[in-house]
Amino acid sequence: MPELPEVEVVRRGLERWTTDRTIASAEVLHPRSVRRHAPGPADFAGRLAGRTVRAPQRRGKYLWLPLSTPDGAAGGVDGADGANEAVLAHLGMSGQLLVGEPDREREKHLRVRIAFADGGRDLRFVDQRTFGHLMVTDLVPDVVGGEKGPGLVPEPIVHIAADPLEHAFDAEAFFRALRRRRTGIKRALLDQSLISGVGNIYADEALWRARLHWARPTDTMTRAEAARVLEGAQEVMEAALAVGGTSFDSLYVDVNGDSGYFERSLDAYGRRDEPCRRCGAPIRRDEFMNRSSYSCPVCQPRPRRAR
DNA sequence: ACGTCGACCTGTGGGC
DNA sequence: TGCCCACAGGTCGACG
Repeated sequence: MPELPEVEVVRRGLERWTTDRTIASAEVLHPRSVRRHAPGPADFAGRLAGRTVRAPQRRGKYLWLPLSTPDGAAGGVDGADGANEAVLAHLGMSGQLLVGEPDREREKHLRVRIAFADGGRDLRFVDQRTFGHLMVTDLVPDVVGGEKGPGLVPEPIVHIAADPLEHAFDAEAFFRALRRRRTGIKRALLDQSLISGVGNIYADEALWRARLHWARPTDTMTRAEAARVLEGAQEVMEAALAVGGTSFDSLYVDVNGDSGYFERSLDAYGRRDEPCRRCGAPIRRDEFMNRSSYSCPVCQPRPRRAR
């Protein structure tokens, strides 16, 4: 499941169910799901066996499980238990990480299964469209978050910006980056190297809250406008998180397979022709970046100069 | 440094 | 019932 709140719901579930458990074996049922693990599926499975999973971390839409140092290996960069490798996961459009009794039926789109040495609940990566992926990768010092960041991040995501719910997020740096870009605000919000975790739903929701049109050029935005967008994003994602995220169908679920119910609280996304909750005007739908954008034609007037 | 487009996949729902 | 189309929460690389 896609955006930050849904991924954080999954992270919390993993924190409860897999932390400090030792992997017995991993089984890759579809090679495409580990396509970004360059050494291949056998190497992926081989690296997991015998490793202990530490507390899951997240940045934007990525989450990762740090791994204990393999038996017989030298300690990692931060000492005794290493944690210099991790399983990195991105759920893509339809990925799920599910925890449950090992003898339950296999899901139709089960791609990777991880069994634990204690014989308890297993961890399954289920992904209908296979846009998501898992890989084992090195952890490297975080250049984005600095002192306030998570310390170590998976190497493949060093280019991913901090997300607006982490302490390391620098609002002033975000504002300066916006002013340097010659693009529209929604494009900027969806650019994970500028701000991470925001996808199509929460971009529309943040802009509705900020009363800004998606094509508003960023190079003339004021500090106050940027702050409104940022606060909009933070507030809407916190609110979604509090009720388990947004799910339109059973594709977006937590590790136990339960859906969140933020859908009913959406103000813009998916509300074409329904009345704006602020002014009553019918919400419009535009095509933008080969996808849909929803906004209020009155509260969010199109700028004269649009991007 | 930008934007656009297609590719990567499977499934659902609507119109005919 | 089938068939075809539009659409779906994301990211990446090629090409201007």
